[in-house]
Amino acid sequence: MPSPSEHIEVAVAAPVHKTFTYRVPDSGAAAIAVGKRVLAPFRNRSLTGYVLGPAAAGSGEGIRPVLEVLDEEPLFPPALVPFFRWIADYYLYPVGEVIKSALPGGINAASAWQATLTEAGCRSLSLGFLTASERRLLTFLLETPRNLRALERQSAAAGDAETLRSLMRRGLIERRRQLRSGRVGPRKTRVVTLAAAPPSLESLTPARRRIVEQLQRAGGRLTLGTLRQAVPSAGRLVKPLQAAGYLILGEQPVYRDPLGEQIAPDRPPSLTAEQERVVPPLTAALDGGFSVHLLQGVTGSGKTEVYLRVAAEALARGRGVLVLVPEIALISQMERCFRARFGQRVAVMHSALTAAERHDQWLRLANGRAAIAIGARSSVFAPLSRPGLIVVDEEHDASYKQESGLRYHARDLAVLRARQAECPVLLGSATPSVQSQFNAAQGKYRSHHLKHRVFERPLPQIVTVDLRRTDRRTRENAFLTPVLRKAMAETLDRGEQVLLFLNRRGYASLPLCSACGQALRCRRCDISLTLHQASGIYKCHYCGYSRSLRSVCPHCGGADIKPLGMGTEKVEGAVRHLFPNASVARMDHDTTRAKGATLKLLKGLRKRTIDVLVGTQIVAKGHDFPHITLVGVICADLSLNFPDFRAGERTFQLIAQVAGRAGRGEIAGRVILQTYNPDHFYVRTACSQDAQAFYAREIPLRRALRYPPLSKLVALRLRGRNRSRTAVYAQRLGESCRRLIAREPRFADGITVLGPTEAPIARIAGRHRWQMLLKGDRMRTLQRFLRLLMARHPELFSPAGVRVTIDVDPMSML
DNA sequence: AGCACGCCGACT
DNA sequence: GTCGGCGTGCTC
Repeated sequence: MPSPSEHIEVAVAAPVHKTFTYRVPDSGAAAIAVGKRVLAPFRNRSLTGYVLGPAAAGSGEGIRPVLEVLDEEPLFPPALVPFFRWIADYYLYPVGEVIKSALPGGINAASAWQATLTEAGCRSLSLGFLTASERRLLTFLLETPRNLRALERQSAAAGDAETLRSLMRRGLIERRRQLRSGRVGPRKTRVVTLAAAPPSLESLTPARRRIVEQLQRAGGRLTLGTLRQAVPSAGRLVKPLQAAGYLILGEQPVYRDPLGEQIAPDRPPSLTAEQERVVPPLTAALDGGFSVHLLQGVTGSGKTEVYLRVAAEALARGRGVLVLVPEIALISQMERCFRARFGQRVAVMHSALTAAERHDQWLRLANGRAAIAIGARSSVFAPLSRPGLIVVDEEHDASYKQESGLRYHARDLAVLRARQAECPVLLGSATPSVQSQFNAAQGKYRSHHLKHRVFERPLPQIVTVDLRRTDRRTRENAFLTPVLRKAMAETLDRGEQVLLFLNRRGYASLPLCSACGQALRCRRCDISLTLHQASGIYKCHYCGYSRSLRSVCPHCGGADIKPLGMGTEKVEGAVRHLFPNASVARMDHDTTRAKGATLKLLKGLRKRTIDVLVGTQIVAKGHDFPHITLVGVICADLSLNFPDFRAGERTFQLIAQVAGRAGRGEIAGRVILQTYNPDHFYVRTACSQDAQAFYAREIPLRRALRYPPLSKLVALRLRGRNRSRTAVYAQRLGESCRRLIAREPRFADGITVLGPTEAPIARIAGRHRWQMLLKGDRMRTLQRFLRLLMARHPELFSPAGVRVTIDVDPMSML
């Protein structure tokens, strides 16, 4: 590390595509280290900066010292610095912002302007000559300084921004920098340590003597809390004991355990023949540096046990393990497996933890108290210093793509991280992404297969119901066809569970006025509202706008609004109506939003207090529901017609996954698949869970249209309040791209510009949306081009009133 | 980002 | 005349 007053390279948490050199003040030299945050003076502000390392020699003039070192322990190991730099480079995102997105939320310090009353301001309050609004404002500030931003907003809203401005001009109010520290620090507990050579015990009172004895017995060090359990009066007595030289009081961070629950340790089960074949080469790979392994195992084939076996070997080699799982509910399932096997060495990270808990889990990994990190996509940044294995479960899952801010793909970053850490990465799925299958076909990834379910359980038998030919005479609840109803009745009679899948929530997705035929639309988005009967509102699924169930048609005033289109709520209602004795539950975004709701539903399934579960894609994801023997897919076609080249891939994955929820226990399962496209190959291959057959049909289509994985894409998106302005800037951006390509021959045949066009959903939350695509054979070329464009025309990326974002490897075209 | 500087059009 | 909106450049 840098010696006193040496220079360090710092990435500041601001959208600046550069790092900066700072001087280490003599006072902080000992404390500075890579991975710690510093408070860095930046123009006239102070920003959080992240120490990346010693600065390159000869870095210019005007170097200022950092003001403060903000952490006692580094937040990330030095090994992550190249990882962050690569990400910044690849996603064209400032390094400081990359690190900020990577760290658990709420720990960044920044400074803000405060409005404070000056001396003159105080005097004028008593002397007079003020208007009423001036007096009101000054009195408000007399209590305490206020955040200037908030104050400006308030006065602007009240229509007198002028008062504030005039008071500042006259020097009655002044703005000052106020350091606003991050919200979360590690919780500290008081620790009592026995002094090196305590005076003799003879003269002590019994209580004091017991304290010293307790400490001696504990090896000289206890938290005050523990000590209090043995000696209740310890709280009062430690101070005088410290004064007398017996002990030393200190502080130490404590780690909160987010899991109350005890999990019984398990013993590794014996492996199936297939697992026996798969595990050894993976274990061998642990000693062979970087490699990527695609574990393709049908649903229920025991991929998790493979992860556990290989993870155990990685741990035995003294390395850490990183496990990525698509979402919270699955994290707890994975976590249970890992905790049962590895106990306390597991750290979990996901959004349901409080900021403080997340921070603690982070630090447990950073300082090596935990060696296994399990979490959702952001855990790819977990501060393990030497991962020996990275697992990405359900690697095809769309939720690995972050769709705001730093738009990274956690699976791709996992592969990169493994490359840098020189360890294997294991991608598991029953329905691998086209991208990963392509890489396997190219020989970049090694393939491993699990074609059979554990305990020789058969794959579910699938019956397709052609919705084009269903009997329309039973119009009511027609989406539950007679075949499905019969199967449900049989299943429920046997006391088994049913899962119904429909990829749309709410009651009716198309509320239509029976008088004028217009749909109820959102005021702020170009989308129709969805009726949510349970909550008694029409709701917009994009911006949250809602209106009352009693609304009349805004076009003609008609009061009769027909609830056309279906959703999980409608299905739930129909099931309750048709099977009044069954206990029905619904699992979708609406019912799982509350903290702990998902776990409660899963518990209900496990304990069999739920007979029928109706749900959206959330139920399709990797859950292990042992008592479900019938899966009904209400309409397999909903995701098929999205304006997105991956619509088919998504449909295949959804259907194959949800079908895989059936028959995971001892009784064989079956699936009733209702569809308007029974012959479509996405539907057919999903039925047989045949990822290879799907891939063989899909890849020529991608090749013909030159879509990924046979090309690379970068999306440029624009959002703005003003419709025409957004359109104009989009056009301008498009023209500049084409002009620069024409002018620079090296880009001429490497890049195709598609668009700009208005986005399929042209307006969300009052923002008009445009997008364009850059397509090329090599991502490097696209990135080089964009960097040049940003350098030459920075104004294109920060036009007034319009937000431009760059999405490298976009996953959604909406 | 956030701030200063400089450039225009439109108001007291 | 100057106020405010917008483009431009810079931050160790």
